[in-house]
Amino acid sequence: MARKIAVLIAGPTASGKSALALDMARERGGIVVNADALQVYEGLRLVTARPSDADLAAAPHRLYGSVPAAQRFSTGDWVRAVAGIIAESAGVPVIFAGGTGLYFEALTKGFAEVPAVPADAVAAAEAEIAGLDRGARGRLIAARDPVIAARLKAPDPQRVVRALAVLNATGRSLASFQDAAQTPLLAGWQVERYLLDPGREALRARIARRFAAMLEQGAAAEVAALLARALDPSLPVMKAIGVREIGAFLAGQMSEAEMVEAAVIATRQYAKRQRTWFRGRMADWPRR
RNA sequence: GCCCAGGUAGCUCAGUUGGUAGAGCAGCGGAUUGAAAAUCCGCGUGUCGCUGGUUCGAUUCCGGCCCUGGGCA
Repeated sequence: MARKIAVLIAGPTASGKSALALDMARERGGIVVNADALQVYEGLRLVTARPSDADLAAAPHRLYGSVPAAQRFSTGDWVRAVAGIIAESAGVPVIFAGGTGLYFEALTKGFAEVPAVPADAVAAAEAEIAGLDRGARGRLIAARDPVIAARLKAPDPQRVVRALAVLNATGRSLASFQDAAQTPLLAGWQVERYLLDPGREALRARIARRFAAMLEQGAAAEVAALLARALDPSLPVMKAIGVREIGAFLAGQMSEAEMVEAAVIATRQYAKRQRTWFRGRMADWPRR
């Protein structure tokens, strides 16, 4: 039986993951699988720093720009998609590249299997917490789902909605699903891990340089095209860093300099959150 | 040169009827199991422009000086 080999390349934004993944894929005849939440969507190739057409042609790539922008592609969707990909890729090295810590957690530790929650259950949960402040939200979730409430460090709206929605849809606590045994996606695979981290200062410079390059290549036009589609602003694509900033610039609410400043700051803050995850949850990954 | 308004945290500003000061943003740290590029939590000592004076005590009141806007010449 062929050996199943996976290479995981994680790192903060602008750390050079995609380039390394491509090199490895070419060297070893592997396929590259996206482990980045926003790069799965079609429509924002530049802003989202997706590989170029030339890169895509140089080695097989999966889950890059393959999901319509109008769709919500959850972590669970990604996990299922990856399960399908790796099931048919046992012959070649599968190289995962991305910056979404939660996805790597699913690969190496597993992810809870929770039944799909219908949209109306989510809407009902959102209605329940509408207008509630932090304290009231805390009391509500403590009353409805004490187990989850105890796990939440703070009753943040997104997690409270999720817990309530699962409760509404299944009649069970989200905790009961999370507590069930979870199988890592890569169970049984030989896994090589790489954590890229150029360091805070170097990252700072790379982020600024990369955003300038994005603009030169036409990021503003790309965002303009996305905005022209008048999609639901709550969609994940609309949350991509750069969309709000470039949108404000196009609308005349920000100068170009302000837009660049704001986008670079937002990217830096994102990189900081990623590094916090890696420090806390992937401390044993070899750095390079 | 004269007049007016300012000079307080990295930035934009608030405030102290005299007892050495606090917001937002930025920054730093943290959390993170179907929105994760999301969402959320925590962290505020800084010659209060400089220098004299009054005062037990001045960032606050008074004088002078410097700097930045604006106005008049």
